[in-house]
Amino acid sequence: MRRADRLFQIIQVLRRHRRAVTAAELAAELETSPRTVYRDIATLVGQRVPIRGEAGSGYVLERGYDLPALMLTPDEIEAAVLGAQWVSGRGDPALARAAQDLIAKIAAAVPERLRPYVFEPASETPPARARVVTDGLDIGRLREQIHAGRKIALRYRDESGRESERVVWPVTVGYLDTVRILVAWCELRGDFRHFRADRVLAAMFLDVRCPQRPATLRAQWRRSLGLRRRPSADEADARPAAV
DNA sequence: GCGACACTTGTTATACAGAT
DNA sequence: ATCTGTATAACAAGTGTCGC
Repeated sequence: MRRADRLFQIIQVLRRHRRAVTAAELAAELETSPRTVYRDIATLVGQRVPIRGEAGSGYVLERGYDLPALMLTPDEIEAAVLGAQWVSGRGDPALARAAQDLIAKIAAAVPERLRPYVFEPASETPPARARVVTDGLDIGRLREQIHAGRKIALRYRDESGRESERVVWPVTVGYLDTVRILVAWCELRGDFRHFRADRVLAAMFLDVRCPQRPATLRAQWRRSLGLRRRPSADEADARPAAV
């Protein structure tokens, strides 16, 4: 991570927590050493960022260090927070953290009178009906692979216990209530297939480009479903995960 | 490509402050 | 008194940039 990115991240982490955050916690989250965090904090304070450090407790970002006011309606705020709540509870670790950062950013950016819509919204996502299952592959890395338009070699066990190995062209990741679905073009089947991430036994992220651009592949997948737009969660859920 | 230089980062050690 | 955590310094190593 570049130093400039880390300085920004420190502000984000302090903004996300409404309590004091220790240098060790910051270091763990930013994957650096506490010493580097001390230096970064000193740099930020030197740039007049109002960070208060207290021996024995940690660092706190003073209230009032806000981004410029964001022009959002109460409904827009609730919509964004509702979505971020869902992702925070069901997304992969990187997306979950990003969702928490997003809520913190919205809270910092909107005027004071609109903050209750962030911290005390009238709508909430229900807790997951069952424990979110563990994925068999790194979803963050998978999303990078999709953006890069590169292939993945999978070892997969289907619902009847049959194992197979195949190379796929990842299209998108579907986030259902407790599982995540990899949608991909399967070279073995010559068609689009849905793979439950928790049934992936092993995944190799290949440095081989897919013949189709990610956007083209996504459009073909939607056409294959008979959709001319992004499918709703219910529609995606109703599709068989047969492989 | 190579060396000099500046900058960044990590490690270690020590001092100090607040909480228990 | 002890523990936890911040503050600071010294040093070494890694990395990027620049001029030759």
